[in-house]
Amino acid sequence: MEAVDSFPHRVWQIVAAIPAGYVTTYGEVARLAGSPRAARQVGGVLRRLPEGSTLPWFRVVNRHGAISLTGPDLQRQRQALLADGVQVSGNGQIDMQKYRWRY
DNA sequence: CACGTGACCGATT
DNA sequence: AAATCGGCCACGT
Repeated sequence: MEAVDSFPHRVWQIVAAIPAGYVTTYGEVARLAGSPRAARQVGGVLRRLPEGSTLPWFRVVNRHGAISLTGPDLQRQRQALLADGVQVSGNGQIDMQKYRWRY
């Protein structure tokens, strides 16, 4: 069994705590998880989520406030955020001043 | 054990 | 302001 304090587990806990209507960054999740330089790994964990996961992975974007996914995946994340009440431009840009989650 | 990889980031052009 | 360059570190192979 996987230890409850493994990196993926911590990432899941943190992402689960992001309230609807807000977003945060990979780097911020990494810091809260205790590995400030492991932002890439946060992306890696979210990429490997099981198919029907309820985790709000779409509330995590890059430091520019842009969606890092490309093509159809970008649009999928954009739609999820719009449904969440977050304004997202066609190319996946979000106003962080307005929507950034303050822990 | 030694690479290669990547939903990233900060500093530096 | 935008692109480039190293560095980072958890995971596969």
